[in-house]
Amino acid sequence: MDNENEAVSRNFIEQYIDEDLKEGVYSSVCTRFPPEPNGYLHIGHAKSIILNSSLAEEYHGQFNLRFDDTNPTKEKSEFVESIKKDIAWLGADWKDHLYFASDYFGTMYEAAVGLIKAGKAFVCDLSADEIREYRGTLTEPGKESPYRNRPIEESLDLFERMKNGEFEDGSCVLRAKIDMASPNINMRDPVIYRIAHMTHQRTGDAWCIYPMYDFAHPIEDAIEGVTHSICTLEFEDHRPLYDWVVRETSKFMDFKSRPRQIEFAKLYLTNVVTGKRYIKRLVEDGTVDGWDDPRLVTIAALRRRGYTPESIRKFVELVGVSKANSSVDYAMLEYCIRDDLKLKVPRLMAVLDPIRLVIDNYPEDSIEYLEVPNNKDNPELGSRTVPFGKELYIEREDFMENPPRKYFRMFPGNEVRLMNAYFVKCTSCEKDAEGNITVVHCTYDPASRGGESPDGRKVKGTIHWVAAKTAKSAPVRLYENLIDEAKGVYNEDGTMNINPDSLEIREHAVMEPALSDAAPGESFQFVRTGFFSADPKLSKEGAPVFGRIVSLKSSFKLPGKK
RNA sequence: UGGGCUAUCGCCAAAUGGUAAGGCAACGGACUCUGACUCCGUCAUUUCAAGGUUCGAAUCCUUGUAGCCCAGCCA
Repeated sequence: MDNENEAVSRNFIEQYIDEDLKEGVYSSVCTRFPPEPNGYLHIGHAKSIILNSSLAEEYHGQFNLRFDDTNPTKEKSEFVESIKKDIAWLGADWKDHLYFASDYFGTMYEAAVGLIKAGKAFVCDLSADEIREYRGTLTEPGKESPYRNRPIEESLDLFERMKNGEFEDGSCVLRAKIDMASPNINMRDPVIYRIAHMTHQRTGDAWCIYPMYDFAHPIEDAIEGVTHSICTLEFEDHRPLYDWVVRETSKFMDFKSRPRQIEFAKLYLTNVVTGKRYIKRLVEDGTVDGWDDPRLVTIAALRRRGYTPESIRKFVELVGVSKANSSVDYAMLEYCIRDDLKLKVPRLMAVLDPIRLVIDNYPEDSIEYLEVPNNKDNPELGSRTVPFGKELYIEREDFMENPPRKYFRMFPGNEVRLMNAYFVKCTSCEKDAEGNITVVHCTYDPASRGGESPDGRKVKGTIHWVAAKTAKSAPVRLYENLIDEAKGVYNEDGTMNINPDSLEIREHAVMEPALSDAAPGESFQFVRTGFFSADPKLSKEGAPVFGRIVSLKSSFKLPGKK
């Protein structure tokens, strides 16, 4: 059953876990994904979610979803729902292990008191500026706070009064007593509790002091019995502090586990804005329509655009896990969705940039119906009926009056196949005053119905088409990467370096009737133009609007086309 | 310039002292009722650099170089 996996090497995190299990450090595995509810999840989070949840699955362990809501000034409950939705959509199952850091405020307070009693923490009256000065610099050690050695009883009293709301924001903090001379700045008596008179979205006004990440996180993990706390590289320097908090508080607290932190490299995509901060800015300044603007790489955007959870899981799997900072080529993501959809969805005909094709020898007014397979590589998808007539639309780029070498679509004198229909021979074209092609003329071979000629003659090209009389018209949106990062995300004047072609709308696209009852979110392959899905947000009224998920690869580039 | 981390093909990424996997991209070719898909083939005598140890080094040692992270009462 696991034959396939036998050849696959284990990533470094799995190796750590294997060792821990072997050495009996832990008897089972528990991982967690701990988002702060301050925005939408993006593709980078997907890596962490899938990594954590699949590790739990692999080791028959537990996967927790925990909202790290320890800073009420930045968080909103509206993000909680979107985050849950996105994680569930990705297929990560937290079962009944949904937690909130804010539920542990009592325990954290207790742990803080314990630390003070143990002489490992103290209330500091220095201002934020003073604390910064006392902290020293990267190259110089810091100096100790004058409050560092105040009596334990005094700190205990002060801390309780902090909790009781007797002090204003910023007037004092609780600090861990570690080492002001440590070369690791995180160990220089870090602040572990601050005062914030602010209504918390879950605990209301019950608290006016809130724990800092470095103190809260290890305790949250320990309370839940997390064994492997997997986070990103920037927390590497925090690990000694994480370990310190676990060690010191475990002396008097009864935690489920002594968790360990393991760091891995974040996912970056080439030419794309990842990073909540940047995405947030694009949303807030109106550059995009919202968190789910399909040009973004938020989970919501990818879903709306038609990416499947399977494709994203596949992507994360292909990308791998390591500690090297890297930027994955966007082509890898595109490959994953193409690969996932190609056998899953019907292949239908739509013409994005139509011109008329008239079959001069085809009977006037007659419409015939052709039975065609939905996906010839996957018969399970069945077949459908497509109307055909004298007047059709074909893609503007499928006709050239003066074709370059190796062009084997339509040009005067050439015979091609109308997909699933007939062989047609191009005879002439009409142009308007400016010389633009308006109509292409051809004749058909009635014997080639269905797309094969009885005399066995071959054609080099097959083009897609839509019968004009029954054609449905629906706008089509072509999305591209939002940012051209060739010059960096920001220009010198601080504006975003947006790709001007990131959204192109083809208002006059026409398609076969089958597409008119596309359900929102339903995906299709449009022959030769790519994978599209009916945009759930724009399809509600009347005709659906299709957005391109990803284009197909094309090895013939028209000369002069960008 | 203090500390931490990283460096293997254009892009990800294996290899755990035994003679450089795999995927994406690219490029050939075959096939084709989508110039797609599929299939076949090509793509690192060399692992940031220079020395050293060893029968043998991407892996160990030395010295460099480059990149990322850290001086929030953010996470």
